[in-house]
Amino acid sequence: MTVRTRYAPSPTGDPHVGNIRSAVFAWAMARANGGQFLLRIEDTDRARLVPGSMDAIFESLRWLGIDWDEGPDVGGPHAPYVQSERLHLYQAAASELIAKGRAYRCFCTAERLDAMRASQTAAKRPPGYDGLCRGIDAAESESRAKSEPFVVRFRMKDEGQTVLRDLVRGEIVFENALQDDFVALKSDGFPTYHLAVVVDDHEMEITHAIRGDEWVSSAPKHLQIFEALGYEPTLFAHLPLIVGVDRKKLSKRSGDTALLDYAKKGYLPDAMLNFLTLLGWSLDDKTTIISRETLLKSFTVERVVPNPAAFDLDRLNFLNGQYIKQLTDEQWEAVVREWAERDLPGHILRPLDEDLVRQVAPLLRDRVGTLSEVAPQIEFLFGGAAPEYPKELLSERLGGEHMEALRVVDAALLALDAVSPELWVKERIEAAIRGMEEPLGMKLRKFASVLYVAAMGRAAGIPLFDSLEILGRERSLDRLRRARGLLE
RNA sequence: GGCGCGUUCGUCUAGUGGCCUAGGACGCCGCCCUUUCAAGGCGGAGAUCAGGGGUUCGACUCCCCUACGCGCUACCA
Repeated sequence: MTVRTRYAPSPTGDPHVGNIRSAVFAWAMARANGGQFLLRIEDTDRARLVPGSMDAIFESLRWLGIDWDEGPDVGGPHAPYVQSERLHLYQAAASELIAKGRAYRCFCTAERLDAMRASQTAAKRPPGYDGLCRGIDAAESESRAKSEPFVVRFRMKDEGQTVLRDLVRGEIVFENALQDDFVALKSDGFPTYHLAVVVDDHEMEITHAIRGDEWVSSAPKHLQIFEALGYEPTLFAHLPLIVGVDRKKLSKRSGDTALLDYAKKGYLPDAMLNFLTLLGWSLDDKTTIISRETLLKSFTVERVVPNPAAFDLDRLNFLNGQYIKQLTDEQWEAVVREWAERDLPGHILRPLDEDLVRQVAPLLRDRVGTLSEVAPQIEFLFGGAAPEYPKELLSERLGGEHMEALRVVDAALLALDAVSPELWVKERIEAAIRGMEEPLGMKLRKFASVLYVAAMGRAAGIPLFDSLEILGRERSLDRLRRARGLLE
C-alpha cells in the first residue's frame, strides 16, 4: 500500500506554525515511505474566507522546502483539490446517507437551536441536538425540502462504542450514546468539515490522516461516516498542539504565530524546519540538529510524542545560528548581500559595493542570530556619511572621562597616520594600535571601545582591525577626526 | 457541566520493568580564550520522573484514584 498523506488547510489567513508543523509531519511521513503528499484546500466555510490565503499557504510550504505531488496548482488524478469545486461529491454522499437512513434533513431554525442550547445549558444538561427532526418520515421530508431550508444531519449510533486506534495515542474509546447528531451538509449546500474530510480522504486515497489534536473528539464522527458510506477508514495520527512557553495556546501575545513572520525576521528555512521537526518528534536521544535528508528518511509517527510542545524561541535562535555556520562561504555571502540590500537605509546606493560585502561577510557569521541583524552591524561601512552617535558613547567605557577618550583618539590619529596607504592592512593596523598601549599607559582592552565607537558608531560589532581595514585609511582617519571634534 | 487528551530538569526531549544514584540539547551560572560583541573550549547548578495508592523480588516505565493543564462540546475548521 502506498502511503498517501495530505495537508488540508482552510484558507482563513496566514498559516500558523502549529498548522505547518502538521504539514511537515504529514510530508515527512509520505516521503519516508516513498509515498505521495498532497495539498487540499478546505474552503467550505464561505464566511471565514480570507483573500490571498491560498498564496500564503503556497508560499509558506515553499519557503520551508515542502513539495507536494498533487494540489490545486499542480493538479493530479483527483482534481480538483479545492473543496468548493467538489460540492457535487459531498451532496451525493449526503443523499446516499439519507437513503441509507444514516442521515436526515433537519428543518430546525437557528433560533430554535439557540433556544434549545440555552435551556440545556440553563438546566446544566450537556448541549446537543435533541433529535426533533430525526423522526420525520421520508415523504414529509421530501415535500418540506421543496419549500423550507434544511441541513442534513448525520445520525450517530445510539448504542455501543466507537473506537479510534490512533497511531500516536493508542486506543481511544467513545460512547456512542454521548455523541450527538451533527450537521454534515449545511443549508447553503456546502459540507461541514466532517463530511468533506471523509469523502475527500476516501476519494483521494489518503492512507493516513495526520492532523492536530483538536480533532480527536470529532474522530468518532468521521469513523461513523466512513462506515456508513462503506469506506475503509484512513489511519489516524493526532499530533500534539504547539503551545507558547506560558503553556497557553500559541497567540500573538506569545510571539508571532504565522510561519512567514519568521521568514521576515531572518530565520533560515532549514533552521525552522529543524525546529518544527523536533517539536513533538525525536529521532533518538541525542539528535538536535537534523538534516532535511535524515528527516525524510527516518520519520515515523510512532516516535511522535503525545504531549503538547512549547514554542521556545531560544532554541530556534540557537538552531538558526547553527545553520548559518553550516552554509558555505558563497551561500553566506549571498545571504548577507540579500539582507543588506533589503534592510540598509534607502539612501545607500544599490547595488551595494560587492567588495565590501565580500570582505565583511565572514566577520558577520558568528555575530548574527537572525538575518535581520545583518544590516545594523554593517551599515557603518556603506554610504558616504559617518555614523551618528552621541558623544558620551566615546567615553562610556572609560568611566565617562572625556579627556581620556580624547587622549586615545589623538594617539590613534598619530599611530594610524603613520601607516602608509599601501600598507593599510589588518596586521599593520593592529601593530599600530597595539603600539599605543605604552604611551597611553592603558591596555588595548581598556581603550578599544573608543575606537570602536569612532569607527562604527557603536561599541560592539565586528572586530576593530578588520573594520578599519575595510573602511580604508582615509575614512578611518576622517572618523577619528570627527570623534576628536566631538570631544573637544 | 459532559466527553477526551496530556503531565520526566525553566524549555525540547531520551527512557517501553532491572542498563537510571534519569541521558542529550537549548537556556542559565562560572572559568578559559579574547581588540568590543559574539563564537568556541571546559565545568556547574538544574527533574524525589504531577501527587497518592496498588501490581511486582524490582516501576519513570503496568493498573486505579486525585490534582492541574489543554482540546472539543457551531449550519468554524
